[in-house]
Amino acid sequence: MTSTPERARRGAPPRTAFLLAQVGAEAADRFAERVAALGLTPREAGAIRVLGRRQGLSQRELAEQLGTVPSRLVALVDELEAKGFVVRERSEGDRRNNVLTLAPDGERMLARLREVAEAHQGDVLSPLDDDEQVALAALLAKLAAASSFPPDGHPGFRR
Amino acid sequence: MTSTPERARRGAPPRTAFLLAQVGAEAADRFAERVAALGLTPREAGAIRVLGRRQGLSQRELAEQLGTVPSRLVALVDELEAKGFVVRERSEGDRRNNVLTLAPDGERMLARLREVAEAHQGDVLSPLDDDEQVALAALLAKLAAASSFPPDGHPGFRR
DNA sequence: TATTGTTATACTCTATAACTATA
DNA sequence: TATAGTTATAGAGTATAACAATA
Repeated sequence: MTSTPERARRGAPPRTAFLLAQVGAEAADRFAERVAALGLTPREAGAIRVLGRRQGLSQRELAEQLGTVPSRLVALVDELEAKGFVVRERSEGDRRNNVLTLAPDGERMLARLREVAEAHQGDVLSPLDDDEQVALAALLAKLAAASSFPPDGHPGFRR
Repeated sequence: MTSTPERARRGAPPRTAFLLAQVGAEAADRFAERVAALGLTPREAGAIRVLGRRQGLSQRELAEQLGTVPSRLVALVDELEAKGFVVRERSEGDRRNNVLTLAPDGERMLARLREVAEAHQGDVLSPLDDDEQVALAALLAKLAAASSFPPDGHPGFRR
């Protein structure tokens, strides 16, 4: 009877889930560093990203997209407005709502964020050759599809 | 001249590094939930894990292993001692040092943590078949080898 | 009455640096 | 004087709930 090493023969080795969290956190940290060099917190970067894709969101809607609570958005939008990246206006239709849009400087910052994200990815994945990178992307996509999290929520945008 | 989609043909698709951080954070969150069900914070779980492997550490050494600062360990060890998982004694050789060891309950908790980690991994990797799990493990190991972080530091042990 | 944004409050974490006791 | 552990303090970040304006 083969008893002891039976389970070890199939599936991933023991610490794989741990490694996944560790490598993911490391990637998030390094992205945060790059973003900080642009004078942004990860959360601010996330807000700009979301607004770049869906202009005119209310604060409530943006909070939902970012996976945070509306009251936390006040200071965040204050900051982004002060830096000239975001415009906050009262909605004409429903004057309780704020309409959030990217200012021209915000559009420019979004473009730089895209460059930074690309450089960051090249850096993070550089230990892998092209085939391995494609394989990793496919595996992660499969895991992400099974898991349900907010589209632009968690990762490096938490701190 | 093929100009535009040239870069897209090799390497990972655009949001792979982002996905890595996202999936990794999700895994860490789910592990934290399981650990909380045992009445532990991720940090406490990390401390028990480290002490299980290297008994007799001083608080300074444990702090280094966990990637934190010594002053933060005081409350952590207080808590683990109160729960009966860790024993804190003055060192005979150098009476400035504390010698940290796992109490019997700590050993039992460590065994439960190992079970929880195994169940967690099975859960996290369940969307993948066995071959895919092995492939992912290899890719992550390659990334981890290239990156340098503390052995038991970061991942879910931050909060 | 319900909802949006805002503010206020209290609470948790954390870092930093004093402090003590040993060496 | 230097080091391990501890304690104190102050700061950042957060959640929660109260609040004002609008619907």
